[in-house]
Amino acid sequence: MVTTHSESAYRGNPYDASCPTRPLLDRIGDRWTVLVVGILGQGDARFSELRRGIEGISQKMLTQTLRGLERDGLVRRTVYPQVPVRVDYALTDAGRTLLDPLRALQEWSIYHLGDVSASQEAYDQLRMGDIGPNAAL
Amino acid sequence: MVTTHSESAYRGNPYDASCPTRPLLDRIGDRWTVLVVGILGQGDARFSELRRGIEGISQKMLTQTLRGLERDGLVRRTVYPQVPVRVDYALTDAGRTLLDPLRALQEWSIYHLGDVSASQEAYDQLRMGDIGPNAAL
DNA sequence: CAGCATCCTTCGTGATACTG
DNA sequence: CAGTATCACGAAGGATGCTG
Repeated sequence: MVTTHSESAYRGNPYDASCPTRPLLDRIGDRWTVLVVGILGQGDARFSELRRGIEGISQKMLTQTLRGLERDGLVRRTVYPQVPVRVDYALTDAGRTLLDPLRALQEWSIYHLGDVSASQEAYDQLRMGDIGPNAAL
Repeated sequence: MVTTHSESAYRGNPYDASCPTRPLLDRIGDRWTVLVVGILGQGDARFSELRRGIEGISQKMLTQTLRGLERDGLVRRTVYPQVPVRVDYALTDAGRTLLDPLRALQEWSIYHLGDVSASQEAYDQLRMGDIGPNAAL
């Protein structure tokens, strides 16, 4: 038996309101999670390295995200009792399985950014017309 | 020239705070987006069908999610001027490119649910010990 | 350095009521 | 049926100050 995942036959269904995959999906789709995992995919990193690498993330959110990932068994936290203390974060085996899906998401965003932006502008133009200068007078 | 995406050479980088991929990542990783796109991947659907299919989504969030996707050019909204009115939602070609990445995310959640839950329990047990009955007395 | 604790503001979200 | 509009609330998130 080398089943790494749950031995039960229960299969989550995120379309059910109470399904535990809902919060899980929330976490892995989270904006910061995508970026944190992305960086850790390139190798272990210290807290400050992550913080610098992810522009705009607050200390609070970085800590919170890392704790969540650690709790989920996706990230391993290692403390080196030095002075000053040093903490390394690394993806676990499970965490690494997240790399491909999240990279795909990131790539999709980068690749489709142009089209989406154009679509947004067009959409906003039209709606502008609805309430624009000559609208409903 | 059959480039479907932006002709500019600008490549988004979500690690930059001001990069427009940030809000885009937010949208496509959004909990409701994943589920809405998932349903539309199986074929067009009416508003009420979506609402029934995604247990627990409020009317407001469904509308909001669909509007966002429409604005991004990922979903096409078709109104049939009947009484009562009928509105169909369908993925656009661009929207369909989102199917694989989002399905991967969903599958990952379902597949790893067991492991993650187990890890969470273990983690919470340990932290319980820190402040538990015999802690720091 | 790597956090934790606190305050405070903003935003997302749900509930409710109304319309073409 | 498929929304829009409004309100009201809790949680998300940022800023600041402190600690091992």
